[in-house]
Amino acid sequence: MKKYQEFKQVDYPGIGESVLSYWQENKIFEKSVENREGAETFTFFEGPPSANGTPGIHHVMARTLKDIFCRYKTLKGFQVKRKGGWDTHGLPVELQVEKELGITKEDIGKKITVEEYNKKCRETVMRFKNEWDDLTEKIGYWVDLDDPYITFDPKYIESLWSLLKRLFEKDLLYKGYTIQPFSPAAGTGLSSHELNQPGCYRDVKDTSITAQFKVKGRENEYIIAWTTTPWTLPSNSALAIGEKLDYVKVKTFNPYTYQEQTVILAKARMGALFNKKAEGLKIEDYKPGDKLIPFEIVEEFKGKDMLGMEYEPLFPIEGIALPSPAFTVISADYVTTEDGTGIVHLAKAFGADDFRALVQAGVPGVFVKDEQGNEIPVVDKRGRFLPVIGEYLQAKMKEHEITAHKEYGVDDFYVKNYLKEDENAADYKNTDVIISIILKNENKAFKVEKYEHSYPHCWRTDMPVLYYPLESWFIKTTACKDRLVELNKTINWKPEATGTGRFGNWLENLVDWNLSRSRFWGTPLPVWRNEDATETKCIGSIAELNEEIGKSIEKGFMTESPFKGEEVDLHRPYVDDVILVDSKGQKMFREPDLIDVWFDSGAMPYAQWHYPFENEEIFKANYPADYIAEGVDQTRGWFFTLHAIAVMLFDSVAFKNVIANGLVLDKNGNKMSKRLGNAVDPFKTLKEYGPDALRWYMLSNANPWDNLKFNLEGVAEVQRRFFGTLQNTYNFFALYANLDHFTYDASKMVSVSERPELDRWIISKLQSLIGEVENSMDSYDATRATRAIMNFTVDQLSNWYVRLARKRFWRGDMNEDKQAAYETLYECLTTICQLMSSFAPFYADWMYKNLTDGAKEAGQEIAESVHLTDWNAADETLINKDLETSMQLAQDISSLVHSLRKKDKLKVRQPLQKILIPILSEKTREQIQHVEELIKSEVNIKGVEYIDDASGILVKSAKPNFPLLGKRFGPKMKLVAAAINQWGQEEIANIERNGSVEIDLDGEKAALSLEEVLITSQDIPGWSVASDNGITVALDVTLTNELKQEGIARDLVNRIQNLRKDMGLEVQDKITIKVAKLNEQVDQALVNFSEYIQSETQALSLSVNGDVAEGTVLDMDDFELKVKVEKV
RNA sequence: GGGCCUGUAGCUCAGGUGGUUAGAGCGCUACACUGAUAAUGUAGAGGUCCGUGGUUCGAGUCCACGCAGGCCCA
Repeated sequence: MKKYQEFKQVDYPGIGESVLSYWQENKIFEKSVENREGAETFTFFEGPPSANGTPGIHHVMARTLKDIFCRYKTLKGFQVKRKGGWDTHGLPVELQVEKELGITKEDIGKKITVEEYNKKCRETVMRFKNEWDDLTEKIGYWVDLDDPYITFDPKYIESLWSLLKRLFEKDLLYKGYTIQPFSPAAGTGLSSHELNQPGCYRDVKDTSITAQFKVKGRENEYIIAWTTTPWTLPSNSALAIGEKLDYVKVKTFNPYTYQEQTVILAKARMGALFNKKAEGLKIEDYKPGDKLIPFEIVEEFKGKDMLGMEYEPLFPIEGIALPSPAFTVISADYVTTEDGTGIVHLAKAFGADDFRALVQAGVPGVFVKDEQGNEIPVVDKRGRFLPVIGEYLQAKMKEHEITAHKEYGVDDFYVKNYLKEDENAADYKNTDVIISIILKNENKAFKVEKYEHSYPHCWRTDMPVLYYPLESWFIKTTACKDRLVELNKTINWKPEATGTGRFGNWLENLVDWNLSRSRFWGTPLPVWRNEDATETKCIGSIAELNEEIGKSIEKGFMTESPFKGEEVDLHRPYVDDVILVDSKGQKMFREPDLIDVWFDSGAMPYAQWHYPFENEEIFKANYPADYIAEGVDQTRGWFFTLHAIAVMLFDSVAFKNVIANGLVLDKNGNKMSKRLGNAVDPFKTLKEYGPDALRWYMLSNANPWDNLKFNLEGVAEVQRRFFGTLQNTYNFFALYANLDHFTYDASKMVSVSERPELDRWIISKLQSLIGEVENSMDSYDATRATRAIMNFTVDQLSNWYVRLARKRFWRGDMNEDKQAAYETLYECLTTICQLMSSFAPFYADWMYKNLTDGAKEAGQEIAESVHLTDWNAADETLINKDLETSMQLAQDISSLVHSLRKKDKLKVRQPLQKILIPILSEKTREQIQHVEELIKSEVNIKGVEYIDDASGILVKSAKPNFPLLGKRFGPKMKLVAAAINQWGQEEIANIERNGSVEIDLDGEKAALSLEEVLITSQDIPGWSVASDNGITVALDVTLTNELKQEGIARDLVNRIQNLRKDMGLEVQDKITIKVAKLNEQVDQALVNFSEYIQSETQALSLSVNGDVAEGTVLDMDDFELKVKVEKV
């Protein structure tokens, strides 16, 4: 029986399948974890995917990336537990359910109960779990699928509640408001998802105003600011400028009142706000009513000079007067000079940017107090001004004698046309128009015009959306900002820029985490409040909830707890039915919000173990994570929520190393989408190429954090080039190892120091490779690791070692040299198996088994799988850099000789006398001499001659060593370079002899040392040379008769080998050769090299004057030869 | 609109701290090898380093402003 299986063709997908079932049958994954019991842990956190859609090719990328470091660390001796997980809550699930049921959110509670709805969500969310599990297994992602954490699990939710309670107790959970899209017509907030529906943004024509804000304490001086929502002007409480922008003060006239005035605006906006034709007109010449209004810059300054400037409100309304620092100029980074005036009007209640800028500047917004004393905006939820504004507008209409299509009452000032009035009606005037007229009359408007812009609309009502303050529960992340930033700096981000840039900037500009979601399927906020909101309870466990319910039952608010027994469901609607009791015996109701699903996943380090209720030991041993990986789109998602919860509650990072991987695009760089049909089906790809080439391609083609342009041809190339070459190398080994009955036995091997140079070289390279893979993987750089393995396998092992060592495998019987060759190749192959096992787990294990089965049968102890082995660290003592350099020289020199041969059309089969190599140092000579034999046989030459100074024919040239000299001479570098370039042989000899030389730089003397110039050999007079990498080679192309004859002999051998092959002879079959006489040179060649020809072709005899009737005519390029070959 | 990433040969990608002939693989062309053979090797052609300015003796590399593509957030 053969010890090493030989393969004609390799079925890569088949390897994937058979190895997978081997792993399953023998529980290899489980063993790889159990084996390391008691060892140091390496902790990995799984970012939970959602199983409500089928997995795509990008999931192969993400999951491979997660897998490889866990496998690597396992080999290195760590115990790596990997708990799988599922993300189950959230809007996409709800939308899918609604789509399938043909309902909308409004139907929930009407056509369908919340109970039924959530039941449907629960069913839907795990719909594709089987596909996911299938893919996970097929790509070899080792993760515990049998006991995953699931975010809808009551235990999971209970952990979340306990975390929320801890936040609450630290006073980090509060109710506030945030500016969100809101549809007054539908009476509901809109998610960004809803706002991104096609058709939501529509071009509409609105009245826009450039308003004039009078500068306090100055006569006729105004700051002007533009808005497309005039109805927000009564809520103005500050103006924003860009600190670095240029502003001007311009003397001009108001176009509506003709008053002389100065206005302040960004210099860059002058062209848009003043008529060019008025340029040069004199202020004095202006007469009221003139179409062209003169203007004149009277002052220029930077935005930051305006900071703190105060102005008078446009709408001096009692009851909304504000304390300072309202009505001042502040700065905001988003101010530009692309439109408007370069000065932005801010209304805290109606713009998210406005809100943020004002909060940062500590400026209050315009609000009024309701009956409870709460601050409310001046526009109500139906989209109309409160009476306090209505009265003012009504009075102003009377004052300015403004008529409209109807009589306006104090409650009639809707900010948009929510009453669906006919806008074409006679004298139709909406609130914006009325405001414009008032401002025009009061010298508060610089420009009023219709402006067409894109504005969001509610997808249900088709009416315009308002940005409006809505109540929400927040986590006060801003309170911990400094610590969040500080601890982030300890995290190793791949790529670094995502940590410092994208994530770091995000932390720097942190706002409080809005936790609320007004939805149905998700983790309920465990907060109960009494009706006047004077008492708040945050529940931290089921037990606590039951205890509180007990009090409620006592009080008679409830009859029994819905959370008894085994089957507990903490979702809506059950929690909504819970009424608790406050300290005064009043009812408390749950705040109806659900929490952000990102809190679900960010809490997984704790909730996956049901901490703090269970598993404290496991939790502590596995926290924080050593490594996590997800897409870069998770930066503000999972990466943030993990970090935030960890820092705020545990004063720790949640993860130490993180890879944020990029997107998988199609081969043209477009986003993949099922709709466009350019999405790649992972299952189909696996079936065609198998998992290993797919994984390898994804890792080696580009850094994972760059986007990957996924191209199946690339997978095929990896398969052909890397796996194919490796497989060929294995096949070569197996073929001869079987013939020679070779079995690797560590106890009986030839020690490395006894092995030939070539073996010691590849072993040195192998050790270097191990070190490189180790370094790369320790710094989470898989691309570098895979490329290093590929380079070694293809370029070093296959294309150099095997090619040069080939003869050792087929010559003669087993001897020490042969054994060394087998052992060396075997060691290389098994080591590659281990090195590649993290990336190509199936193939590596398959080949490992093919290689080791023989030894196992022979009774040696061999691991069941390469994944259960211990890492073979690099043996530094086997690394011989000198030897590696020597071999590099051999490769370079051979390449140069090939190049020369080609130039002179001399095929390699034609032996040549010698090459000449100029030698600049003894060291180089020694290094080349080491590999001289190898070069000679590789390029078929008889000898190598070295030319040194003594030869007298070596021509050298000198070049400046720029990095060294540049630092020293700087601007004079050009002179120095010119001086050195002029040097002849004498100067070079001079500096070589003395170690330094003095040069003249425009009269200044300067001494150059030897290492500051680079000396190379230029050429050899009269010879055809080639050079590269500082090595020059000359080839002696003289063909002596002797060489010609040998060439003929070699040609004949070649032709006879072909004949043998055509005749179907086996390697060991013997033949006789008869050749017809041709001419003296050829005949002589055959006679002289008869022995050589016979031994090469396994011929028992060679007669030059034989009977060649029925012989074959051989084409010998330059002549023809008739021969007859017969099997003995 | 803001933050971040990417842009180098037909394609996919390398090119520490700036240093003078910008590299590799694939593809292409030619040749060689024929005892790894449905393999393999060698050589050759192929470049506006996205653009424009700047810093510097010297820029693919540093700076500024753009352009194109992408991600996230508004």
